[in-house]
Amino acid sequence: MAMDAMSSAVLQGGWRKGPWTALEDRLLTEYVQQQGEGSWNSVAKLTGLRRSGKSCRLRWVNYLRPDLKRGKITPDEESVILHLHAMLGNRWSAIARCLPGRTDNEIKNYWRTHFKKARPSRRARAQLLHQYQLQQQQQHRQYLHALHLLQQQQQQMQMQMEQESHHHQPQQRQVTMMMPQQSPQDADLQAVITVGNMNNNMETAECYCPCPAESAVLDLPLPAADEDALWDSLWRLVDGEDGSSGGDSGEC
DNA sequence: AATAAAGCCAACCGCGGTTCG
DNA sequence: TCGAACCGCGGTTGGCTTTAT
Repeated sequence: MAMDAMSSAVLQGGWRKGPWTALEDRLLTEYVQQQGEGSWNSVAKLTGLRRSGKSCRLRWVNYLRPDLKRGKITPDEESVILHLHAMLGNRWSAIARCLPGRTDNEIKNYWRTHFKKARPSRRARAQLLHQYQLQQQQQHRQYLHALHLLQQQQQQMQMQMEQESHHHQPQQRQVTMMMPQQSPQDADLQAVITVGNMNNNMETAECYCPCPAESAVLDLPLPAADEDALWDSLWRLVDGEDGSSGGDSGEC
């Protein structure tokens, strides 16, 4: 901020408010170095800083923390944000935990300015939802296929055992089934986890990149007249499905 | 060059959950 | 068990900067 922070900060209820000064930053940093994070309400007592504990915590978490990553959000990080937001909704802290060095405030601001109102965000989100649904369907088909194979295998074994029983004494056999590892529900969960781990799997993320220059996938040849209606319906679908705050733990 | 609009980001606010005496 | 204090989260605001007209 170009404004003089000292003059713009105001006192309210004994607490200073408004932009932080370099001196205040230094005091808070020294406090955390000595006392560690937490006990924010004791910052004022121990340092003389006339800031509320809440304000101190916010300043530290969003600005002073040494592990913060400075600079613009990268395309990879953008993809992660899109994916996780599609799954978790506005759970910014959960999303931030998956992006080391980024704060919930930073991600929240980024999402709001880049995707909240712009059509590409809807497109990206609807695209993601569509992709996720396809993935679910595919995994369900795989599950059914595995089930079918299992039944065939059992039939073959039964026939084989019947044939052998005509020639040999019945033997103790260990039958190893090729049981599917996942139920459809487990597969769904795994899909979420897989997408949630996009930090290590960026090759699929670019499919959802909302940047027109980088994502030909998103430039679908839609009739202009129908596009609004299409996106409205997709958006209703998305909002209806997750209520914009769906998801479970939010942990990666 | 002037001005309006949009973009961007730091900071505040209110609420709910947790901890502690 | 209960209430106060503390903490963290998401939503919102205000103001500076950049871009478009």
